[in-house]
Amino acid sequence: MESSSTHVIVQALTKAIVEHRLQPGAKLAEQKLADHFGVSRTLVRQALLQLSQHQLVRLEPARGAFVAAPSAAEAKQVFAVRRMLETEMTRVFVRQVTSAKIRALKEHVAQEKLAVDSHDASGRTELLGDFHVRMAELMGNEVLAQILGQLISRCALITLMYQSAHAAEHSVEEHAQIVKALAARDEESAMRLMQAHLLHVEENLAFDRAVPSSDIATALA
Amino acid sequence: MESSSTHVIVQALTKAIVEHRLQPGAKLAEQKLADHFGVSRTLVRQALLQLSQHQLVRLEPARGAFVAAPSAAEAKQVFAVRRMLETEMTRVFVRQVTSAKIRALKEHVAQEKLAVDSHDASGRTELLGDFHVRMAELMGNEVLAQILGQLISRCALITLMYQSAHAAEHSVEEHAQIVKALAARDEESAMRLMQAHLLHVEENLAFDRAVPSSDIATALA
DNA sequence: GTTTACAGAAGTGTATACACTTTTTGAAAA
DNA sequence: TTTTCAAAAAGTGTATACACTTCTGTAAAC
Repeated sequence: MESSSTHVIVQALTKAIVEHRLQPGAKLAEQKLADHFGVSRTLVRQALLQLSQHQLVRLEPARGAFVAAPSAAEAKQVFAVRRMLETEMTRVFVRQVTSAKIRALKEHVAQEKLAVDSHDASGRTELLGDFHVRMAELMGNEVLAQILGQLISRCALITLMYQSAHAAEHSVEEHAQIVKALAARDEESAMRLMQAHLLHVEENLAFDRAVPSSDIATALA
Repeated sequence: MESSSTHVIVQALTKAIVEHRLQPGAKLAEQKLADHFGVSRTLVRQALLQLSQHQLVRLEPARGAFVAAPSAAEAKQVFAVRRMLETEMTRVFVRQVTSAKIRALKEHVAQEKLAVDSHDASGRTELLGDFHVRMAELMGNEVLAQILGQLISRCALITLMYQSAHAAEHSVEEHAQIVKALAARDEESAMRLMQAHLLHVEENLAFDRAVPSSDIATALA
């Protein structure tokens, strides 16, 4: 099992959703996607099923697939889980940190700076999220990396939905501070900085803002 | 989308795998499952795809689906993630604990005692895992509950694969102690007990033991 | 002018068909 | 007896067919 075509479709749709080229609530018609990717509906349905498990797509019985539009409540829950998971991840990271790992993270932060300077909105969001996944990967825990990766995809969607102005430069700076604490093997500081960072990201979301959505019920609620 | 038949199949297979009625490595032939559930291969494939995302089933291209046989390394990663997540979950739980929540947990522990006393092996494993999911649910964080639920399904499979004798009574006792600390709003103790509990569960697994497996390659490795 | 009813179009849900791959089987060769 | 090879069987991967549901637009009823 496991066709590679399906994986291509999942990746393409994930990227499009996370980069906001597909608006939350947008209809994902099977035949249209099938035509676009040059496959049958069978493979498109497989891809949509996977994406629904990742919570990037919502399936409605007999009505079809739509780009997910996470509620403020859901967004807060996702961030709460990230804080729980990543605070402790940071602790464990410090206890097994090496200079090579620090180098890798510093390099990543440098890339983030570039993206912010070049005003590349979607690339920026992606890189900012990848910092956290990168940490997990460097720890050699694939299970952690995979779970965190999915949480962060959801966060990318959330961030772009509820994004208030600024915040990107701020995040890069905070990442840099976290790396500094990790390099110093300062467990307490690193954990505190990570927790504060995640709180800042969440605080900067405008949950009360009108959410652009194709879904009338949501838009008028 | 999202047929209810598929969900029934996923649930039935999950239960069978987690309860070890289907051995790790066992072949899951599509047509046989389709006949058994009285549906076409289409729905069975949907279910298998979902289960592979939950890491309870492994898909091999052109060869089919097999019950997952997590390696010792993977098992350790899963436990590491659980420790990270649940330690902090415990902290947050204490900060929002109510008497109703304590009551619910106490009731659950009582059920665990019953299952242990009646020597119901699979029901026991299920209840012991559910304690942790129950905590997440009581916190009102569905995202957390869902993620933890999947981690714990994987753990059930792992536990039954690498299970060394005893341990069940021990876990019930530790759960009871955790609840006591939660009730006392003793954050530090609760977290320490939870962490210790998860370490104990992991320590009691016999990772060096020969793993019974239908898969020849794995069995001879 | 607004609402209701209904026919057609479009779209989803499941089964089935068929090509292609892997596994099994059995007979010939070593 | 063991190995090798090929044909048959079984099984997976993808496309397609068709039933059934939802959506859309138009015309009749109020």
